[in-house]
Amino acid sequence: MSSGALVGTKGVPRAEREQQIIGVAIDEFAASGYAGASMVVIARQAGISKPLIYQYFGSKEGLYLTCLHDVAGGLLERLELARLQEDDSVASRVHTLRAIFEALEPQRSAWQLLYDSTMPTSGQIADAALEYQARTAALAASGSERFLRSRGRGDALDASALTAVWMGMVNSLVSWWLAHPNETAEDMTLRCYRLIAAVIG
Amino acid sequence: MSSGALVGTKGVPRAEREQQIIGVAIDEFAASGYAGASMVVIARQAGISKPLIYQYFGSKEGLYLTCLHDVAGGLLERLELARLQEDDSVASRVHTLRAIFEALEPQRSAWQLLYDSTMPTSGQIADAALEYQARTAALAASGSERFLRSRGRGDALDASALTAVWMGMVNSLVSWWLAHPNETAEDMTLRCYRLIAAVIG
DNA sequence: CTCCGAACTTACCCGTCAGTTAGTTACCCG
DNA sequence: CGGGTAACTAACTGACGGGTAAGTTCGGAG
Repeated sequence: MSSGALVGTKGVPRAEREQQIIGVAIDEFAASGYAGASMVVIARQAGISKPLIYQYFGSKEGLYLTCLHDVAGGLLERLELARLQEDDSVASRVHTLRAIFEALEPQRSAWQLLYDSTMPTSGQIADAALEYQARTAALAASGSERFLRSRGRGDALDASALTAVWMGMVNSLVSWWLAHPNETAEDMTLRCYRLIAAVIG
Repeated sequence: MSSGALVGTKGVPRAEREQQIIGVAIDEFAASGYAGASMVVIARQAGISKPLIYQYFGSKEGLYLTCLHDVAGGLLERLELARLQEDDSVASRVHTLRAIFEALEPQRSAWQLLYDSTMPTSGQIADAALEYQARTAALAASGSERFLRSRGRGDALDASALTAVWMGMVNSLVSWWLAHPNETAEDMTLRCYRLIAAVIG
């Protein structure tokens, strides 16, 4: 009783299919947030059916978690390397920005996963996200404190606020980049360099 | 057959009840976003039942729209006034920040409604939100262009990116303020003044 | 040729949430 | 006192989304 539509196997190996699903899911989670994303939409966009995702990733949470680690792992590695190039100057911040732009080049929307406000507030996702956020925040905070101390201003709340502002700026730059897909990572880095020069010059 | 619980009227006049619902709804929409907010939660938090909200505001969209106009009206008015105090300097940006902090003092969370990414992308809400966003973005953009021109840098994309960064910074500052409820609007204004001085000094 | 397991699907269950219906309670005006 | 009206609610409906059960197709091993 073979139906017209191709039903059953398409013969794609699991590892390959998983990577494909992850790619689609990152885009969808980035676009709609964890809560807003629909598993059947992800499945449709990957050209497969919903239960296959559940077979491979267990749950919506499991899929998101995989995407999150996929995204955050490489990014944090690069950020920690970039920190070594920074000094007390504002201009040296461009090293961190370059690291982010380069890490995000293959899939820019991935950035949104790290700061998705519709994530669950408890459970594995929250734990993982909080850890990644803590690590990035610690990097940013140490930079802010160093900067303010070198200017003779040591107020802790000021440093906290400056950290928040810096992270918000990075966020805006990535969002702007998403809206301007023709810009390369190098373009963005140079643009940031120019803008920093204009503001502090 | 009076049941134990008080059912039916509580005698609160409509106008007063509406204001109370709006206050609760702004907090809830700010905390969970348009899509994530639940009408029954809003009702429960206001101490009334869901159908009353529908009787007064028609729909979730209607309620959100009312909240949005409530929030954005006063804010934009102040922003347009604050612009008149600005000049080419970075430091003068603090006037805009002060205007925002003061406008938000009665209900800080209100800010989140303006940039809620879970809003519908079409219909009355989208129209209204896009108009408010366009007006604020236009204010920010004119400031960025003026600033860059005064520094002899006229690139349009640079100005667009700087506008995005500025709006992201404002966003971060308000978010940081939300997380630090003991700070007054005046505290925040002074803090911003110090930070600007540290960065450009 | 037969059987097993990996890849994949259709059709369903169940909870949640926006929105509705059909009222009940209490005040006010005659 | 009687009836109209404003304030308010319990209980329902329909749609949608996460998650599952049960079954189909196909390549390859014995």
